[in-house]
Amino acid sequence: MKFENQPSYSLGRRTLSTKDVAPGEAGTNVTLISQLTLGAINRGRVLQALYDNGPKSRVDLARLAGVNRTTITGIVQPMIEEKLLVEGDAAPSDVKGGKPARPLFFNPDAPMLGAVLLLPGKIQTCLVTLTGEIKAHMKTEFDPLGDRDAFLSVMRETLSSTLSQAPQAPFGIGVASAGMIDSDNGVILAVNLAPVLTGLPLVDLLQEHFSLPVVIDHHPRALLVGDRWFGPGRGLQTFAAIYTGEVLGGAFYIEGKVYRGLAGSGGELGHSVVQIDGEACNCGKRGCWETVAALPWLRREAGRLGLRDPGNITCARLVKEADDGSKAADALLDRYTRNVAFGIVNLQQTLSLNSYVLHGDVAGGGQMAAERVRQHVEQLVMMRPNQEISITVNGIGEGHTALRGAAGLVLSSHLKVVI
Amino acid sequence: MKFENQPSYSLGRRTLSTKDVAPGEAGTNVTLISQLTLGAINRGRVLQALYDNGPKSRVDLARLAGVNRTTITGIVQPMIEEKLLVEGDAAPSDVKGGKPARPLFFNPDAPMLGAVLLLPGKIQTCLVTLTGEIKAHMKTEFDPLGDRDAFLSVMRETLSSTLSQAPQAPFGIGVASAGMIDSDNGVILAVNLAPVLTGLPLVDLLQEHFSLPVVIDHHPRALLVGDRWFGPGRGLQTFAAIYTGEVLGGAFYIEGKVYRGLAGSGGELGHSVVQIDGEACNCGKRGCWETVAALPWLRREAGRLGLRDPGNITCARLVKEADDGSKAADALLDRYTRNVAFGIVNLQQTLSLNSYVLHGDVAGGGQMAAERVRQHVEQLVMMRPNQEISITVNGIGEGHTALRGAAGLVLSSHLKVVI
DNA sequence: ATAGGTTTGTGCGAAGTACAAACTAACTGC
DNA sequence: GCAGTTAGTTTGTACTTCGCACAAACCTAT
Repeated sequence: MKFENQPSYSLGRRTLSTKDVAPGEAGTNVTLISQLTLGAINRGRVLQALYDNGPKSRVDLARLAGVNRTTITGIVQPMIEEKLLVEGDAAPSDVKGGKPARPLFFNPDAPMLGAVLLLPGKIQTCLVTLTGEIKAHMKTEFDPLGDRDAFLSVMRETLSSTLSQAPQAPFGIGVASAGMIDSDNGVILAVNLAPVLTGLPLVDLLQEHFSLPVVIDHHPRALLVGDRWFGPGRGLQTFAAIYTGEVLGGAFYIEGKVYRGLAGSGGELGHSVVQIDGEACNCGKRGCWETVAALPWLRREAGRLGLRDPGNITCARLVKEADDGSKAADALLDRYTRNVAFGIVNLQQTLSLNSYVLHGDVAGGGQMAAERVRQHVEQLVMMRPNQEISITVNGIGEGHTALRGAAGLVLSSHLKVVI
Repeated sequence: MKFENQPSYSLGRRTLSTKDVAPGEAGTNVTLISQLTLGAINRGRVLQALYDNGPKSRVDLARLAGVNRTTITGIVQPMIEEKLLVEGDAAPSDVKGGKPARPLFFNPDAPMLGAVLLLPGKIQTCLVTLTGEIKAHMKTEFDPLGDRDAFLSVMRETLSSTLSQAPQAPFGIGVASAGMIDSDNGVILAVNLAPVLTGLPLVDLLQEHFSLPVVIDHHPRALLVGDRWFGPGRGLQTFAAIYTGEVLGGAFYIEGKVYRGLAGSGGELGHSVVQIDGEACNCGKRGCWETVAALPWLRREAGRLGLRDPGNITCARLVKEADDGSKAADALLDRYTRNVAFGIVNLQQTLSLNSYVLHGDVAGGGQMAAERVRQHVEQLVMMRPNQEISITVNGIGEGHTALRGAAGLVLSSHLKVVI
């Protein structure tokens, strides 16, 4: 399946010369900003301001970006003509007189984004509109220990069937995958619980098959982008997303950009050490954060304490049982959230981000669990005057945040929209 | 002491309107790049390319920056006229024919930078040329428990006497200080070992007294900038500087920029936790990295093991004694470097920087100690294919790196030169 | 000595971008 | 109907980078 009528990947840029990428891709350490890249950057930033603040008039955008109204008009007009943005109805303004403002926002009928969420044994695909809506959601399964060709066949079929529901060619495809990902080269390096994926150059394979731009990143980073786009991280310039479950991971949004270490390897927090010579971890080392703050630890401790059905214990159940008066559940919840807090403490001491969004098991415990984590963090971190640490959850929607994030990756990587 | 003939703070920008800062300082989250800021940014990047690569011709700079030769000429010419840069003698080129290239570099006679290093009880001041040379170096002492006015008087006098040796007004003054610093507001929040400095708004005080731009940052960040400018971090786009001694600290250079957390609080690594419920730390918590990888730990363990003069043990001595055949010293060195490694491992898992420069006590142990640390890190971290972790030392010069770094802070903050 | 080739560096005009001032459009209140 | 206010557009200006043509300065071959 190939798309013929591909949209320009420039989201509103009028011309697209081959030379355009040359300055940035010169392969050196220092690059100057040319006149062309300047325009692309500013166009991206206007779009980001729209994402951050919702529908806004030209004047509001000018105020938000600190530039002249005429500049915004110049940037926005071609995007309206390309049907990327639409002008809403004149909103009744709160001021007395004057011409009413026409809010601008993304056109729901603009090309969509393809999104894939790849977890051990499970594939989810969908289309995401530029307004953040999820369409044509599909779920399939694959054998994590099986044959690579079988996996690829399932993958292609599912994605193809989802993408074919788009009225026009999507801007691109974003993939969020569990495991260790080389996002620079588009390769899945290793997924402990799904060996079939090891070493898979998924980006090249999908790019070839669908003739669309494809990006991949690891699961926590997609959650981060999902949070940033239409979740609790919306509008924030600096925050972290933390995933807890069978494994632990994290990703950071720093000074308006998604942080990727070299070859996209930052954020593998699960194997940072919080207990020198502590318990053995899956990774072969000892005392990793994952050994004390992930579900296997929780199950083991629940069993040791004689809690009901320890093999299926979750933070959500723990909160409920503690709420119902179980002292044992309450005590375990306290230890669990404290252990989770240590990882956040180390992040806070290192990067001082101040805002954290929890996903996965702890997020299932809701704001109650988040508040417990926050209290432990405040006790364990070196606080500064006037500093406040915010911890929220974004656990609802069963993969929706990750799928939105995967879609958002396309915007940020291929379309120069900073999300 | 006030300077009258202040240089333009723009390093080669020709006009400086008041409106110039307005767009950037609009106080919002998204800002567009204007035509004026574009020029400033590109000028700064050309200078960075010069720092990174040493004297280079216009053609070389154009190649390095991926831009047209004429662009470089346009940027560089005003700087030569302002006597910021100088054209060197035509160097014999390695190619056969052609007009010989004229290398450009910083004018040694351009205005210098004032630098201050503030450690508990000790003040160092100097002037730093744009070519990284240290001049008019002075050292004085103050009572860390004494009177604030007494400290300020010593401070002013020392700095005044250093600055007066400059033939023309310096570009500004950079201060590197131990302790917890709010670099955004220019305030020393707390220095455990020098309470007299607590809450001191040093930037405002010095700015008022000397009528020069002043910046402050914490000690590890100055080391980082010093490394980046004329040390082992030169030309790197991503690396960390780690300081070990009585306390532990670190700072990061990420994707071409010095990383500062909110209010400049990132990098307080000493109090990240590597041993949940471990030994008590000065900060009131338990199991901080500082409790197992700083000098107090080393002294205590040396005493426990019966090593000679444990109160004055250093990594340097440990290396020497291990080299001379002491099994006990060798074993302790191994544990010490392993404990240091844990902090680097956590950093690597989190940010994946791959390059680390050690300062302070461990750096005193030379490349030998660094290699031990590196080996431990490689054993403790989750390595990726083709990944290499580099650990170097920059321990020589007794404060010179920090002083250079303090000077470099001025370049990067007030002159928009990205170092 | 001279001609041809090569590389470095400099004017000049073109194209692209943001900004400022003046203008039109649309609404409120008297 | 008119003044006042806010939103958005038109027009001209300033600034920046780029491509082309050209001069300057060197080497090599004849």
